[in-house]
Amino acid sequence: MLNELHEKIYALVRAIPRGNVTTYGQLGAMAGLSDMRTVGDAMNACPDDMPWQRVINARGTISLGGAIGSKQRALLEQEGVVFDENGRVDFATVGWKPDAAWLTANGYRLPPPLFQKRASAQNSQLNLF
DNA sequence: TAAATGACTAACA
DNA sequence: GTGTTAGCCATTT
Repeated sequence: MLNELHEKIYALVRAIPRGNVTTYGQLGAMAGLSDMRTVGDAMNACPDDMPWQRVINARGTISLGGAIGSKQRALLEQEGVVFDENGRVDFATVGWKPDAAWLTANGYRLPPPLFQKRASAQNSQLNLF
């Protein structure tokens, strides 16, 4: 069922440029959610007229297995997204870097310290900013 | 109304 | 690097 949260998430997903990816956590944060699982729920029920394939998990991998997972990967590769041998993408290269002005102008929140913190962490697999 | 479920994440062992 | 735990919240039974 569609509600405002889903609408916000969908709008964000549609704003992701071709060849870029983002994470459930980042989307949720920008939409004002505290729970990333809700983003997954929204994706689960999302219409096919949106680039849902550009949303992956924080590890840089595709969360789904089976046919849907391979389809997602195929779609991304079709856009130029490169997967390493471990099936992960490089956020520094294909990670979506949303424009702060655009976000605020559309009523979204800026990416929280969550990601800045991660970028400076030793495990810096999420070097988004 | 209560319990279970899920395309998640962070923290810790 | 992997495996487990807890938290969180919308949706579905």
